Amino acid sequence: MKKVVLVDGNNLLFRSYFATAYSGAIMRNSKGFPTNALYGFVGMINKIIAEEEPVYMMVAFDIGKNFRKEKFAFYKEGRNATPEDLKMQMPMARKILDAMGIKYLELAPYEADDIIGTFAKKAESDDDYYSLIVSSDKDLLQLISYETEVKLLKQTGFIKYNEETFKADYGIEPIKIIDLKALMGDASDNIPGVKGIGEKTALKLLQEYHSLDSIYEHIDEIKGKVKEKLILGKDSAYMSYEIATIYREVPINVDFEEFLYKGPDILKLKSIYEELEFYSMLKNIIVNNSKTKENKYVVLSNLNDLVLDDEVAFYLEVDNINYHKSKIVGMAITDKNNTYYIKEELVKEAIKLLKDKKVITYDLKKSLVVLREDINCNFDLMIASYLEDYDSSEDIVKLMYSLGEEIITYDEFKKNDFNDKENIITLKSKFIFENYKDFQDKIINDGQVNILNDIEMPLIYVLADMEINGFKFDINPLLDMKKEIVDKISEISNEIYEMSGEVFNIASPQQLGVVLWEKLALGKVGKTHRGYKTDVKTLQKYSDKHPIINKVLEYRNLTKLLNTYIDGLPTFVALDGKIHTIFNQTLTRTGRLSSMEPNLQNIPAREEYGKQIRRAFVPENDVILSADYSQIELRMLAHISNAKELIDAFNNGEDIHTKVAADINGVATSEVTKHMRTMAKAVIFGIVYGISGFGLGENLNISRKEANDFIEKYYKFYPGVKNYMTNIIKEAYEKGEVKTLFGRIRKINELKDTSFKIRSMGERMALNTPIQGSSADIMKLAMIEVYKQIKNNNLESKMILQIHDEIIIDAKNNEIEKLKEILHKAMEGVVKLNVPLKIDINIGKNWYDAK
DNA sequence: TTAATCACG
DNA sequence: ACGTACGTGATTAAC
Repeated sequence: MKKVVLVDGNNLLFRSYFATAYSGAIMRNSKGFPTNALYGFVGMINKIIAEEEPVYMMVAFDIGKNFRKEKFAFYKEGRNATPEDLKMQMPMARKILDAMGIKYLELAPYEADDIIGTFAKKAESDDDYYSLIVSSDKDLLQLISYETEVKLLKQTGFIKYNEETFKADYGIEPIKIIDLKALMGDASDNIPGVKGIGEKTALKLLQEYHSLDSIYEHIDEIKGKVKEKLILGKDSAYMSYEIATIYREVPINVDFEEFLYKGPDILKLKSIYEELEFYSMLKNIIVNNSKTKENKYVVLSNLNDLVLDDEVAFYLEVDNINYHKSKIVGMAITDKNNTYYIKEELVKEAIKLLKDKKVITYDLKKSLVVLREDINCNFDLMIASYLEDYDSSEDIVKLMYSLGEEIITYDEFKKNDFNDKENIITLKSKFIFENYKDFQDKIINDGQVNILNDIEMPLIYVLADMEINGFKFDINPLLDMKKEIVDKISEISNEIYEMSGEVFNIASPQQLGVVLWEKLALGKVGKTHRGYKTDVKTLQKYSDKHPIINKVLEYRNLTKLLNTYIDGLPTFVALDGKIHTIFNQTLTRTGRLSSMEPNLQNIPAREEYGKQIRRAFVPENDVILSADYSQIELRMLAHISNAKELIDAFNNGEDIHTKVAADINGVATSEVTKHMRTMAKAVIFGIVYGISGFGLGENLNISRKEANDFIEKYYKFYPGVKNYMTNIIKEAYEKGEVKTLFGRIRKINELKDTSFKIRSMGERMALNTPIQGSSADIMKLAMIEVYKQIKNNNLESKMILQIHDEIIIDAKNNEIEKLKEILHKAMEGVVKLNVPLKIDINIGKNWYDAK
């Protein structure tokens, strides 16, 4: 059977428009023509094609008069008129489909739903075809049948429903969506339904009586208010039924062969995208357009010919994203007069010639690590674009695209063996030179100069050195553990197979889900969109139902340790016996660092057994020294919120969790039990993350009401915190962004979203970011100072790792006292807050012992 | 390539 | 009624 993909075109256009229109300033091309709906529309169509690989495809639109509206004047009444900016984009959507080689249909007085319904019906009656409907409109779910699926688009992602999965989810037949609508109505279409009956009641009724008719036939069996409401709303229900029913006899002669998807007319599509200025879309159809741009440069064979102005930009290209194991491809230098291409063998010498100039680049840290030369750099465009909320974490090509420059992606460039490298690399260096001033202005205008010049720029050198230093790794302490784990895994696997009565892949959540929740029927759990949930929390809930659950948890635990750490880490050990991570300085939305290849910021620490992994991290000097901030985020909360009670507690050196536990339980600190403290700790952390009673309840395994009580009590004792939360969220809504203590900005577009869920997420970000971000800023400043002091004191000890609130130093024994002095002074004195900053220092012969 | 899971602060 | 705690990266299975 051949697949016919039926797309609700109107739905896609409206969805794209309103997804981005909230801010008032919608996306337009340089001529002022609105393009936001089309941009999303094209993205979704492309995605549908990529994901579904349709053989036949049809996009349906609404047009002209509407027969439902003719008959029922109230239908879709109260809706705002379609915005002019959206209307203007509609004809272009049709043009784009033409260029894409996709057929579309519209026919008054029918709606897109009716056309789709008619097509699906035709496919059902024809043995050669079956349909997949794409929309975010739940109305279309009524069309699901043995030959018709619906891909229901969600905020992010989608759910694909067929007959079975629909029934499993809703507990009713797909066609009963009509009966459901008849009962509950539909606010967005102004379908009344039965007044006072919502989704929950409607579903319950339908699960029991199966249809609207049957509900009214058995009306005497129904009790109370619901019965009254049903009787009162009977006419309304049947009228709603009629409106909600998709009409499947639209008078069109359906011949699927006319809707064969043949693919786009590249030239036509390209000219449309150019007109709309859809540069990222263009890149997908441009195979290699970089050559077409005029680009003048000089290829140097002798550095004596390199005559430079005082202000220069350079860009270094290497052949691997992981620059610890890369080779130089080439470099380019641009000044106001020329762009020079520097061949690989001349790069190191050339960089020395930039010494006394104002130097600009993109990704200075990469160049520092690769070249091992001291580069005095004035401005790193990668950092600046990060601070300005551009997507610059991967490479310069993304930034160039976002500013409308067409160039080959790094992946493609590499795949082509860096063919045409002089041209490509010089384009990049030229781009840096031509654009950096704009970013400099932006940084000045929004007050992030200090963040750039006093934090991020100096930090680049610190991080480069840490990456170059690396962490010495010795696998030997792990060998016994490995043997033990391997044996244990095979033992547990066998036990699991025996208990379940079959051999299956325990690591497959899908297979595991079937075994636990179907075959053994150990519990009723939620679903992911591939199968049953099998995450730790779900499993733990049913751990007393059957011993297999704890075995599975143990299996997970051990395979994680083995695969990710014991077997995973040694693959990163370089020839010098050390692991050199890469710190990503331009990725997180709060200003934290992240670490990759490998991630050294998530080595096991919480559980004793996993923690043993840390024995493999050993000093190159004498000992490992760890200096970590004590509760920096909570201190930050106390400072920012100015909550007097918290500030006092910190100033008095009290244990903050115990103090809070005493307050919310109404007992003296001496009477606080371990349990009370644990609860309080969860509440405190929850506050920092933007808690809900539900979330805290889940987390502590207590009822929502109890959780809410805790939160209320906390607010009562710490009104400053509550105040802070209210104010920061209000401010975030007004400004669309929040700031850290040091002025780092995070834009929060989520607050402008039309969806409650997304906005709530935005509110939590707004309240967490100043706390997490200011702490990150403090740590960065401290690192810069510690680095400086280690240098000034000519110490051989090296800073080698940062884990958000902790610095790891590979230390010399005879330097420990000096280091302690430096660390206390630098880390605790980096900024004056309303509360003291405090660090703890631990030393050991390996990372495990440094605790 | 994406989703699910689980490691960290 | 909504939908349910912030920020990350690596591995594996499944698409």
